[in-house]
Amino acid sequence: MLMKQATQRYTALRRSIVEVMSKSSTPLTIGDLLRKLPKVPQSSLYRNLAVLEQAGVAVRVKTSGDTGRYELSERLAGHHHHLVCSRCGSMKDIVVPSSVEKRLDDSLHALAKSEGYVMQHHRLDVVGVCKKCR
Amino acid sequence: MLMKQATQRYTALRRSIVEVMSKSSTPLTIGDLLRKLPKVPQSSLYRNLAVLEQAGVAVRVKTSGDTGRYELSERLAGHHHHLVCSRCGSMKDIVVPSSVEKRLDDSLHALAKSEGYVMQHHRLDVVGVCKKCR
DNA sequence: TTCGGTGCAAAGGGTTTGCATTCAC
DNA sequence: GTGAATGCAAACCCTTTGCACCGAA
Repeated sequence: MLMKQATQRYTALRRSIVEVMSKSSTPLTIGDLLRKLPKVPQSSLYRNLAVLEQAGVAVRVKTSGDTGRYELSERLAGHHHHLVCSRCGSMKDIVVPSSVEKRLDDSLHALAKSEGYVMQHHRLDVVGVCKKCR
Repeated sequence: MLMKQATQRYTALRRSIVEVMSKSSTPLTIGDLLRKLPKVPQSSLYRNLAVLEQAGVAVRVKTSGDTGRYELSERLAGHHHHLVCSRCGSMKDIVVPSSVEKRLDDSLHALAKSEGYVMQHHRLDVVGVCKKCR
């Protein structure tokens, strides 16, 4: 599968990282991952996340300024976006109606082309205030 | 104006930071800013960017993992999004047709509400490959 | 005179790396 | 057996902070 073609090994640790991510409905911070994977040294976590990212298995989510967040790539988790609380920084996956997605995507493709870019994909974050923070 | 109501001074340095940002059609990295503002110590730049951000004048853009990027807030620069090159990381401002924006925004408002969030705004990045990187 | 702003240098904190050891193929 | 993976600790790098001095109201 994905790991094979990247000439990397799918070790027990990598397997467990993927498993933890697949059970979460939100991108996880390094802290979250360390908490859910006791006894894993930070360096191993970072290194393996980098490997998983290169292999196209995981993605680093850029929305939170402070610490890194990771989730499974869309190839594995499906296309989705994030709802982000501007107060506490918590995130939640959301799926936008495909009709809206399509129209947006068409529009963005054209825009990118007119600027001399070849579009690959889009990222969308919805920023708001969650229930707890109100 | 914005600085006044934040009980902060609109000093020469702050003025020049804002001026540099207003002349750019892309968010600027700390490095960019230091280059365009010679002799300004990093610490002063960082401190002033923080002040400008608090005052609602500038915004820290989250898309690049490595170093911070800043641009004028939408209140000053207008609503727009970013075209990002996945190879070199360069960014460019883009404006999406308002009809598409509206439909998207309506849809996102509803989605956020159904998840228990009060939506504030959305962020959208178009990721692709720029002319130079192809 | 007072309080914010500035500069320099040092401290912080998340992330990365060097190196010797262990493990998977 | 060989090259990748792992752990620990040290190094990195961007960013923040302490502190003394300067400047505007």
